[in-house]
Amino acid sequence: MVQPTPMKDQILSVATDLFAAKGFKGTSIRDISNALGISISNLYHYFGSKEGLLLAILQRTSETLLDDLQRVSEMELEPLERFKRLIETHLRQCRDFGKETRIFMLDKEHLSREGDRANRQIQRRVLAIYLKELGTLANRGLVTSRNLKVLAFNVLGVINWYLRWYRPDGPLSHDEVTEEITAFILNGIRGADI
Amino acid sequence: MVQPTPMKDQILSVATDLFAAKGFKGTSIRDISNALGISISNLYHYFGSKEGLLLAILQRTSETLLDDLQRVSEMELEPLERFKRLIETHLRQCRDFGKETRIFMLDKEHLSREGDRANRQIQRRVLAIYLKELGTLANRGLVTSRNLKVLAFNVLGVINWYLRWYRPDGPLSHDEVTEEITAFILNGIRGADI
DNA sequence: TTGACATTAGATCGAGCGTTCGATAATGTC
DNA sequence: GACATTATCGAACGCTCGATCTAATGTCAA
Repeated sequence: MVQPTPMKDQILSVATDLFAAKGFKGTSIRDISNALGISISNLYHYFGSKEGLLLAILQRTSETLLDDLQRVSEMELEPLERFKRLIETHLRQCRDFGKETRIFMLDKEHLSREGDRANRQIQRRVLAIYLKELGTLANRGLVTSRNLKVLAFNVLGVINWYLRWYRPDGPLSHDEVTEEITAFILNGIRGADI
Repeated sequence: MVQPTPMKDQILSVATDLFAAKGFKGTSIRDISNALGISISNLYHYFGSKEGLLLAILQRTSETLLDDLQRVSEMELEPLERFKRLIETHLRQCRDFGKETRIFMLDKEHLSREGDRANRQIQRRVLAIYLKELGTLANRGLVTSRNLKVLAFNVLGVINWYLRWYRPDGPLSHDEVTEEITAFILNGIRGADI
């Protein structure tokens, strides 16, 4: 006997799809309710408002997304190897939660004060993780750049850009691309004698 | 005697600010007309519709933005030096036309068929310029990566991310950051023996 | 069967949206 | 000075938005 997916999860799933495809402002609550075949009031029953829906998506995603990165950053490994794993994990997250990440990369301006704070904190925590790793690498002389913050942003730029151009139905597999991107980043931070 | 700025340009300027700040859907034509102290009908007199306004912004920007990159790519220089100049030019464009680029990075889904085509073509032309340069570098053995397309996307990721995190009022100057980013990218593409 | 409660549907609201219209004011042309 | 052209305006249109209200339905213990 299969447990039917709870309505709340169904709503979150469909809303995520629509928000990712048409944007937050571009998606009406009628769009969502129609796609699900339920009434508008039902949406309001589960999530108090349209933005409540957005916040729920943010919350649901951010937990798993950040915890995964955090876990990797706490692994006892060679710093370079750990950094590599961090990138791989992050790229996998981008693949699995691409739609959610897209929403908050594109529509962050439509969040309330509360949502905006939550969103910013997530971004800050991700940056902090990378900064810590880069600091460790720098201490071992594996990074020559002076400004670790710029370096971290560059790394995040490459990773975040991935979910803007990569198409799963294209010629390249996720693993191939991961390898290429990882190599690019590792070369980039190594700051060799150019 | 100072020539007053033509109303058309004023509208374009204010609209660019608002679209960049609040998104296309998030900005009403009333917002724009209020910010300018003119009537809504006046907007429609100059640009036939809200999307006409967006298209005008796209057109005005894309010309100067792309032509600059094109010009650099046609310079007769050492390939590595030309690539470096390309990045510098691109970053300068991001600094000067950050708002415009933001609009079409965030709101491309709201363009009509015509606008979407124009926007895609711009992206494609930018990518083509980088692919050509990377190809030249690869021919001289300066790039070891197998997949130039992924490499080009990585480069664009770093550059485009710049206009998401860089704040002119922060501690870093544009030139400092440009130097850091250029070094990162050049190291990244060199694909050394890691 | 009844009553309490959760869940649903559908009508409805005021606000805001993009857009249109007809009229007025300013400017240029002969 | 008459006339065409351009620039500007206020008022309104039809529509969609997020949100709410009311009433009906389903569920299940007592």
